[in-house]
Amino acid sequence: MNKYRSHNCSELSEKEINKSVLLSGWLHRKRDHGNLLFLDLRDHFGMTQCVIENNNKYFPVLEKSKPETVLKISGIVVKRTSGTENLDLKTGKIEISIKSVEILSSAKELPMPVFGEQEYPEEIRLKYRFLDLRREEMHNNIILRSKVISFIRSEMLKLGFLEYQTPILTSSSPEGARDFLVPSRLNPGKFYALPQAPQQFKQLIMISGFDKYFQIAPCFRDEDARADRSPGEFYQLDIEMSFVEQNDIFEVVEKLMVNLFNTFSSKKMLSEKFPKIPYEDAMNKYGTDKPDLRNPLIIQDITEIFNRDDVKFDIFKKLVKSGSIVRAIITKNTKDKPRSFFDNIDKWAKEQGASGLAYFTIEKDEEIKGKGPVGKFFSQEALKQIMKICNAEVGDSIFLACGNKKEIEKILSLARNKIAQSLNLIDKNLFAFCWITDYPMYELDENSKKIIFSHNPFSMPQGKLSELNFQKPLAIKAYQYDIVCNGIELSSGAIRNHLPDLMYKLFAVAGYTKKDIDDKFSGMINAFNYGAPPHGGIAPGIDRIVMLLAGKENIREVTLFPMNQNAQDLMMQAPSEVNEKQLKELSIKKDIKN
RNA sequence: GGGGGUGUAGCUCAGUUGGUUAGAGCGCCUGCCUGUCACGCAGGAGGUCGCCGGUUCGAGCCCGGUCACUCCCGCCA
Repeated sequence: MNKYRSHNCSELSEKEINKSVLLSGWLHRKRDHGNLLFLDLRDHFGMTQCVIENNNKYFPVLEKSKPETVLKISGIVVKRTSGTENLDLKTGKIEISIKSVEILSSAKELPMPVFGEQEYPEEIRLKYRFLDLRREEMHNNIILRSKVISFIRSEMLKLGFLEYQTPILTSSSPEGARDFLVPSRLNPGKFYALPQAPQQFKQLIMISGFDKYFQIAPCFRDEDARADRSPGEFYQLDIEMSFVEQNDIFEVVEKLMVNLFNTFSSKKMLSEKFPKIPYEDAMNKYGTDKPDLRNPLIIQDITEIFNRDDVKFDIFKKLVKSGSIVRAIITKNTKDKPRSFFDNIDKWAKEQGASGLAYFTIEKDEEIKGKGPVGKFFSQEALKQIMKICNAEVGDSIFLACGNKKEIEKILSLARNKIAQSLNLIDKNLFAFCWITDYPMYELDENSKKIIFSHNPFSMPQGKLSELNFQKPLAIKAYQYDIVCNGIELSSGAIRNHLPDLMYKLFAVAGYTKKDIDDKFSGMINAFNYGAPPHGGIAPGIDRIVMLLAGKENIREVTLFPMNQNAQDLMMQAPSEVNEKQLKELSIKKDIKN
């Protein structure tokens, strides 16, 4: 017999009536009638109502106990009389008639109540995280996270993968995010870095002949936070496979995601076969490489219209002559929307830093014409051509943006979301996955005008290796891909480059010498010279998957002990000062500028 | 590094054009109450209006600065 309980707080029912039971839990809520007191006892599993009358010697003790006191209650299971049952509660047909009570741990007055669904400031929630986590919604989010992780583990094992741990203390890498550094006592002046991801290790695991790897891997990046991005640390489902092509990886991940999302959510999937969208198409049609496919709006290029003589929209025509392009978003059957709808979108676009969004509606009386501020600039023939390009009909409206490719992609991808939200076009009960494929190997850095890797420098370029044109690096595509769900990037991955000679050439384009690579990636590059299998992988973000499944917009809602935006743990008070002795041992001197 | 939002009781918030003693709900304390489940009723305590400075006869309110939290941009191969 357990010292604290015979049952948990959710399992008693009419079956146990008249039984003596022992329950332990938190005092969730008290209803004090003076001579009769009800209390809800709560634990991880649920809630049970207990009742005590003033003839019981423990009555005054309970009357004085504050919420969240931890109690051990012994009593008899009693059937509730009809009319006093609470069917919202699993144990609502019975209650415990209290015989005796022991206070296991008392609680002070709470900085934030556990009871109820009121919102509380982030600062208090983080400082008193243990209280926040007792609240039903947070508690359930964390349980969901745990179940998701075990489900993933068991599915991956079923798919023939094995889980391997990789080092947490490793070496700093020149590419990518800022590293978290850890000073080495035994090697004064030298530092370990926490892994931004186990990238090189998982490739080394393949080279070591293990074939299929996965890990629920902690990753550390010293970059600024966002709502969907923890500062410092996060978890990836890290995957790597040997002797595979891109599609083999897609198959595994699709199977896993479909299974996972169907198991943990009642929302439907737009398609269980995830569409594959080349990067270039995604940028053209959605203006972004993480499109929300629940949103039916598509961006169309209508630059050619502005070369017509019967189009009088001089501002745009002038810009087009000097190289700008014009792209449009069509909204179906919006001719009756009030003027304010259109103006709000235009105003919003200006707030986003764009020069605004021009718009008009296609109407027809005698002939087809454009209605709205810029509608008069288009002839009937021009409108017909627009309708043909955009697959638009009378009654539809058109939003236009003009500028260089990058500007337009940015504003129209935002506008696509904004307009869809305004028109309520996004089905919230849907998961829409897709693959974005064929990323360019390189891109031009805006500031330095240098060629840099656009994604992962260890990726395999596409095409016959003998025919790769290193003179035109921006045209080289890679076997690189992202998986996106509802506009959220879950992960990127790649087929890796396992050929050292090719790797030297690819890095040379981005300005790295052979020595740079030999120094910085010594472990991996050395291994490639002793027989490396073709391999590839991916690493979906666990936190974001759980966010999607829990329907939460903020990563802290699905993280047990998160840090705040300034990368501070308000509960543990990290980071903190350390004493001089520790610093001395590590050969470190502080030099703080302010 | 930059931009936006917020900051008034333990918590959620209201506070008019700058004008007497800054309010409400929840929580807390006291009393009453034997069928509640957001129990009810009566009473009470609780405030450096984030902080510093300025304008003014007078500042929660206006101005400048600063701090905290948050959202976004940059950043995150």
